[in-house]
Amino acid sequence: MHHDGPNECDPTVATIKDVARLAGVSVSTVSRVMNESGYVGTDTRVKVQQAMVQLNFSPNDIARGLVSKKTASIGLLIPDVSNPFFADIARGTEDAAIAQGFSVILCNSDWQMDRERMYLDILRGKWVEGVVVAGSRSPEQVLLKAIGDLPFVMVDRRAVHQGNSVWMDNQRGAMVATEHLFNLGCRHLAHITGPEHSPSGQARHAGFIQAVEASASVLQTQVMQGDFRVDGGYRAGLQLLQGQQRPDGIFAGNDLMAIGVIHAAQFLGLRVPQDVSVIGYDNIAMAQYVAPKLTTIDQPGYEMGKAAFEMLYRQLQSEQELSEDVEFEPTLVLRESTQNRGQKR
Amino acid sequence: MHHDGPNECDPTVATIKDVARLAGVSVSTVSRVMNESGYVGTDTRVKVQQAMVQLNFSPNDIARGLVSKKTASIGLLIPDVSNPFFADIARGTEDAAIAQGFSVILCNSDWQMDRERMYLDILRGKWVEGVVVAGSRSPEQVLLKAIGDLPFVMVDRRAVHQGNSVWMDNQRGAMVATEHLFNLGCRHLAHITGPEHSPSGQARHAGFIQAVEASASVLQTQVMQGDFRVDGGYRAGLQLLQGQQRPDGIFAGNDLMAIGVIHAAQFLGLRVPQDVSVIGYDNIAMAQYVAPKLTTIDQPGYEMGKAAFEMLYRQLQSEQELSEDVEFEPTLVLRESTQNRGQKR
DNA sequence: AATCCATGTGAAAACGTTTCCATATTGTGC
DNA sequence: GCACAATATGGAAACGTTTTCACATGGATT
Repeated sequence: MHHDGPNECDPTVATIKDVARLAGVSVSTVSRVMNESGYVGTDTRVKVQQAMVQLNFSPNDIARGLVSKKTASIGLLIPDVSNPFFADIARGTEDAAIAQGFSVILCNSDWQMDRERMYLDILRGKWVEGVVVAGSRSPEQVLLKAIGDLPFVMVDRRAVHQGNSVWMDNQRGAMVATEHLFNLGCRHLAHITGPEHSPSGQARHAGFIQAVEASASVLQTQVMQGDFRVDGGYRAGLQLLQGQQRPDGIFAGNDLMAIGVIHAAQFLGLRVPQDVSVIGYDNIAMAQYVAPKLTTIDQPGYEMGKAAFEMLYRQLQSEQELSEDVEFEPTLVLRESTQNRGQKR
Repeated sequence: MHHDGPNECDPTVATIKDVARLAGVSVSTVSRVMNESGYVGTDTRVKVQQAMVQLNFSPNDIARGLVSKKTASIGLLIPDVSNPFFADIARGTEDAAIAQGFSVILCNSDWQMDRERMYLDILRGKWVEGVVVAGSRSPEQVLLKAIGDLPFVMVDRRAVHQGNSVWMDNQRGAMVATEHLFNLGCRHLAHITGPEHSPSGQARHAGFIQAVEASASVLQTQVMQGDFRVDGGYRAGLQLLQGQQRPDGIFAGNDLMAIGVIHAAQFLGLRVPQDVSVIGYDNIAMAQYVAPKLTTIDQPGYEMGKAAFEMLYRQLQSEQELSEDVEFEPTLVLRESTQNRGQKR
């Protein structure tokens, strides 16, 4: 039933040894042909290549990885792919990775430190060559400790530790958003923050404060805690818009919350942007399809993910931590949810 | 400078040999205490465990995989993570996978057969234990050939090949959608299809036809080609709503196109749902935040991804292809974009 | 007292590659 | 004709595990 060596009908996969046997050469030679390294005679090369085709041989990356210590794979540690922003990052990272022959292992931490740690341990065990970590809210020291000696790049997070990060200046973006509201003539400004411990949320909050303090005219401001989700925005919006000091401009910490605010306004019979201007942050795809279309600050997730891998890759090549940062510019995306104060139609 | 064996300050990772040396036992023994297999004396076990802790040892999964041929990882082959439906599938798959200690390698094919093939080859090289393939539009034979002997589960696709698939009856779902429109009193029905070669798109189209033919009263129907994206829905909607036979009920092949249709209607000054009812398919998160909120057919991406991994896992355990299918029920989600014909407010 | 089984341990072979080293076989310049 | 490089090939060690086998030791069963 069974022949001696593997043949076309053999269910087990062909190894380099099988190829060597069939071609009548040594494994070293086959290896050389595969990797185009060292000297190989033309006729031998042909023989080997034929044997490889005939056996439908493809090298075992596991065995390769064992000796070379290179696995051509990285880990991608994000809070949640079903969040569109992180999905974009994932897509950008994966596209850049595959362009260099790297695979990416997807890890969803749900913002939990212990899950981050668990994933990092698993990734280390799998000998990924590096990790890109996005959107973590863990204390920096703890996170760095969990990362250990793995080469890494951080996305959307950086304050203390310089280098190895792809980010945008959330504080400046928040200032742009706030100034936009101000320039529109809004004088009662409100901000809805992200969840506690969110670095980007904190930076946006700080930007709001800074912009407000820099403005010449005296403004009335309110700040409410949100959670980066539609619901939190809705609840905060309800409170804000029902208070005695109804704001005429609301800067929501992200688009999801801005959408929540708009719903709250509509629920209360208020018109956006005529009665309140609302601006978000992130520019998720949904932003252009809600009514009114959302004015927001663009955060290019895809590009950030792409840049992150490319930076990690450079780091792997140069065999050293390159204290390098890639920064993206926050840009205002003007749509329908904000409008000049005077202007009533 | 360097000591003989690795110690706390050694940058290289500790191997099982180092542990063995430190504990004064053989590697076999260390392996046994790690895997809790075979006999190990109590005192030896303690010694070894201490050594492991001291060296901060963690086993090399690559080496393990080489001998065991188990890598505890699977491939996830989807068209595009930035599509919310596939992001949900990804999340469901990953959650189920990590629950069993499996990692998932993310692959975005953009619906291109050659990319699918490339990824499949890479995954095979990495010795993933199986793949879950979602949303492929490739011809079945070609796809199965590319998958080869990898254990697999298909999501959202199944017609010919029975078994190994997680899906929902798109045809039935489409019938539910169409009948909903009919029951609302719509008599001029239109359908916007997905792109060519999309199995789910074709099934939905078939369901529309079937529902229409089953209905007693004579209906006027139109079908337009779409692309599953907002833009395609917008363009198709524009044509439909400007034609001399303006439909009073439109079933868009998915939610994104339904949103496009609504925009087209609004652009033309038509009211949804008063002038046209619009129903989508998928129930993406965005559906509840657009205005009017979208009536649609729910397709539980997260659960489908979860079911897919669980099925794959069962298959891996039983070491055989289990001709088993998991089917999800399409359910109507009633919101604001459809309304009874007579009813004008 | 001999046998057997349960327990504990180590040596060594595998797993499928890469890579270093050794050995041929050429060709080239003197 | 000889030294020496360039070319071509094979043998074997290494990578870090698991697993099989062999060998002890000790107590319990005949």
